[in-house]
Amino acid sequence: MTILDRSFYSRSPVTVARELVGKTLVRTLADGQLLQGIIVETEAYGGAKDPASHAYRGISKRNAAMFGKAGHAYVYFTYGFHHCLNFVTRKQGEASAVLIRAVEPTSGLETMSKLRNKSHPKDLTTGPGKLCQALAIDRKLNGIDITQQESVIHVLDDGATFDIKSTPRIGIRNAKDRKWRFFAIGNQFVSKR
DNA sequence: CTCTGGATTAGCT
DNA sequence: GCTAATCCAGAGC
Repeated sequence: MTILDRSFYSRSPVTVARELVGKTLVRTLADGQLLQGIIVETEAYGGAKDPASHAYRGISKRNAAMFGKAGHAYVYFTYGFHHCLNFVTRKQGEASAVLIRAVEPTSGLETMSKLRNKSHPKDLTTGPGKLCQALAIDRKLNGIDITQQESVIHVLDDGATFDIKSTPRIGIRNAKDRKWRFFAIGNQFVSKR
């Protein structure tokens, strides 16, 4: 069980997105409670050259975290309801990130159910907005370092491997030729479209 | 300053 | 399948 450090995140978002599938996401709440899940679906977003990326039009107040150091969180709010969790990749200023789209909950299910007001495990973390609600993630966590053991969000490698498939990203109109969505084949917690 | 639409979801038809 | 819910960054004036 090793924590993923800055060198892991300092590579291309496509590589990081593919390798994050199967890793364990750990969220530590204010009261010390641990919520955990296996990452089963991710998407890579580039910087200035990726028209689908928030960073495409340059830095702004909203996307500033993407331009920071690798291994930090980029959390944004969309559709007036939902938060999405991303991990910043590459070097500072290169603005790329990996969106966490779904996880398979493994620990703290009861608390997740309360946060989501849903009882079935498959209603908890099977989408980017749902996962943030289940793990109590909002913009207060934007920009935090995720490479430390004591970080309220961090990722562990427990050696598990999955068969992975790649497809175009969901909800994106342009750049459909880039198959930058990765997910664990056959996993029940991959978001379904 | 105002307007538009989105890296979504739930609930109803 | 369709659409309402509802915030805010970015674009255009």
